[in-house]
Amino acid sequence: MTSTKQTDAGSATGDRYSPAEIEPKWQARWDESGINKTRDSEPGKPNWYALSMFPYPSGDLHVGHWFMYVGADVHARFMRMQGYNVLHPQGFDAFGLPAENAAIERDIHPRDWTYGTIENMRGQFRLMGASYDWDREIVTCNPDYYRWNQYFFLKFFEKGLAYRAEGPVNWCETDQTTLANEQVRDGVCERCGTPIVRRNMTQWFFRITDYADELLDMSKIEWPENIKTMQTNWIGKSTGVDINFDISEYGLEEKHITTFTTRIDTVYGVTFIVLAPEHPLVESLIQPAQEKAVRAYIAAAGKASEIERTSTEREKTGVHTGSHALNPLNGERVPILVGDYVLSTYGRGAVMGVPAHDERDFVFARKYDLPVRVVIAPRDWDGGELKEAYLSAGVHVNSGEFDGLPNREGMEKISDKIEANNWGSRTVSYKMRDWLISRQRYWGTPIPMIYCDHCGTVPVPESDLPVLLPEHAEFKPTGRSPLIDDAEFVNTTCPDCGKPAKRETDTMDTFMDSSWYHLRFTSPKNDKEPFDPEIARNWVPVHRYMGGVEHAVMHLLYSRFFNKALRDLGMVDFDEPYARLFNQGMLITEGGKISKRNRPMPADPLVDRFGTDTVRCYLMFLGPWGDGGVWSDEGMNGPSRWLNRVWDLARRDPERLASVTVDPKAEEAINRAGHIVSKRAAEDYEQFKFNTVISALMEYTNELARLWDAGGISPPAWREAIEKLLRLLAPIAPHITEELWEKSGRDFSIHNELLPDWDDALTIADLVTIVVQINGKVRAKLELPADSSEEDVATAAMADRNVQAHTEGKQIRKRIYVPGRLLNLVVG
RNA sequence: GGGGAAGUGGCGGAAUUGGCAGACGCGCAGGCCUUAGGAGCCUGUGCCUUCGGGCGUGUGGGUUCGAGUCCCACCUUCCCCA
Repeated sequence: MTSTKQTDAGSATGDRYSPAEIEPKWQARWDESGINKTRDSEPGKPNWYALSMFPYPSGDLHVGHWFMYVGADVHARFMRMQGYNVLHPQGFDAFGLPAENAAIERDIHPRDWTYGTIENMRGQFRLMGASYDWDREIVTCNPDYYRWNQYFFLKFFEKGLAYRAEGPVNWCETDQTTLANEQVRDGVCERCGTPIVRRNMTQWFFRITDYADELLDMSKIEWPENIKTMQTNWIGKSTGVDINFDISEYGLEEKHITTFTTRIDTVYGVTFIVLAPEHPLVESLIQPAQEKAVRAYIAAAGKASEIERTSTEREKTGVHTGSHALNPLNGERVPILVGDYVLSTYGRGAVMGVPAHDERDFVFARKYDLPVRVVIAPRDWDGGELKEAYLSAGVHVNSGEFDGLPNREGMEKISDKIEANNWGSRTVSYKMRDWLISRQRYWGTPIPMIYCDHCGTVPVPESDLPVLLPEHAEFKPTGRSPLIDDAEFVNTTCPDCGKPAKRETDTMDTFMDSSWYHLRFTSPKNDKEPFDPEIARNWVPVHRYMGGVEHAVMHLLYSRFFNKALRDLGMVDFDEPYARLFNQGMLITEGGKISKRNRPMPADPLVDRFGTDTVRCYLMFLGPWGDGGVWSDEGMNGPSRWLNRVWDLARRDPERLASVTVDPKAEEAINRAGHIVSKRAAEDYEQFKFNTVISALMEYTNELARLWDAGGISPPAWREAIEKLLRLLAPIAPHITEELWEKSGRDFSIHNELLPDWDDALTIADLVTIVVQINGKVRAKLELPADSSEEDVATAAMADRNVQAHTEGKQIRKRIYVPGRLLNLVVG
């Protein structure tokens, strides 16, 4: 028997694995051949839309991007090799703030900056070897894309889904502008450091709240439970009662304050009312003696963020207005306070204070010495003072005619009484607010609206779209949108009456762009409509959407809303945009996140040193894709060595085996190994466990190397084994497998092949190791046929010296047998 | 504050879902080879040990013949929030 060492094979063919040569070669070849082009349909192949969230063109693709996009590409390639017609597009989410900041800092036009970074990133994407169909690329800042944002906006406006209203914004006094939330760091403007204040401005909104209940229904999507829970919590539906407290004694236009509560059963326990500082009635209810204190309080409250204000750790503060309101149930006159733990944006911006039965109200009442009245008696209550708010169920006390009722029943009876007397009504409240679309920024889609002194707010006619961003804008560090000062842009004529009018200068939130880009990818060059509905229905709902968990409640909720709005406009006939969602984890370094600002680690140098396939393997080997990974510089050696070994094995000349006598046992072993690895790899690919796909393939290569050295294998069996290895590895390492596929004399391309099939019967070993335990401790391991009976195993076990030693003179009280696995003897 | 995820060797992680803990890889140690390399090959590597074995999956309890896996309480870390 000859033992053929790998060095022999290497010198025989004289080649080495050289990623720097083969990777650019195949990337060019794939481009030329159009292998990544996706047709709208292919006979005999079901469509599969594998979409990854497109990137913001921030300048460089860092390894964090690679981690995400390689995983998505592996999935797309896997599905192709499972026989699907796969759509795997890529584009750029190209509008947004960083371009504008770059314009201010470096005196470069946002457009030039953006197209520059896109050009750079296209090259880096190419380096990644991803199987994108670049003919379908989308760049959202192109007028041929954003014109459709405007088109949708007009449709939403017609349908009453877009409206203009006052809403709170972050305002920087120094820069005289609103700031996006991401521009506010620790309560100050990130550019000039001025503390930001909240103020109300007239802005455009989409009525996402109209769809709140439908958005809560997630029966038509297969998404991770945590994401669904996050959306549910975000929407924050609560059912309760709006109840009016009378303030007619002040002779105002408003005769009452409406509060929303989910605990109307506690209404007899109301001892005060708290208004949010922004509540419209605050101004008229301030009594002269309190004026100074209240105004100071409101000014201070404007500086706190909502997260701070609703924190349970923060001290609850408030101030008396000096006014009072009447509780309609018991006619009691209770004081009205202003407190910033009440938000204007939730419920009615006013709450009834029930210290006995609400934690926050309890703390608040203690601090301001307001009475605490128990109206739901705790079990075994002695009538004394409460040490903390009592939140559980109980029986009504101090509640007039409802005394003695269980509070659950009281809740309904009291609600009935309130409705019967017109004091209020049962209602549903949501935490989610309407989607604020307006941004006071240049680098975004202009909102296609015109303000005319005669005709009011007039939509730009569809035939006039797109409303183009002006070419020459001035970018100065004033913070004001350059559009406001662009007379040529702002001044226009009214489409209705033809008189001079002014354009809206707000641009759209960039979540608008990402709400429908998946539709655009299905017919990206359509210049008649945003997408072809007939083609779109063959791809959407997206079969598998992949991206980060950070979009759980923003992008993913907006897209769902958008889809439902389009459905109601008759533009699509399905209810959801993304059927299945998978969240890849985050790649971190020991220092923290790789993406974002702190540590962008470019992939290019790694590719230079190790090659794309090695970087791809390394990233996918770090751990389960869904869990993210921790980057370390040293781990790259593993996959690098492994791919070299793969190269070596695949380059061995099988004819060298021909002189060896074929051993049926060896043939069976190599065949079995092929079936086992095919099963393991396919199952793990399916579940995005790319790390264990790789470890299975590593074990397989180790096994092949052993089998080669042991000899007894026929050349055809070896060829088949290598072919399986290449096909199974192709989704992760597309270049090396393509090269080796060609070198072994097969037709272009391995990426048009299917993954190897397997026979379950051949994945089960016929000899198994059975563990023998005595009282749960391992005392022997037996090699026995897989189909051994319990008696066979017990007999074999008792023949073992160590087992005898541990059972000697003891009685076997119990015997547990797990077929093919374990025998546990309980002795005593 | 609210919501979510997770704790296994020096490190990343694996474990057929209640059945041999540590697969695979990194790192480290020893050896081999020589085109002296960031290359390749072989061997070893959880901890303790009187070499019989004992102990080990964040901590403390519990269920079970048997727990990384299930139950209860606690501790810690990470991620997200118009």
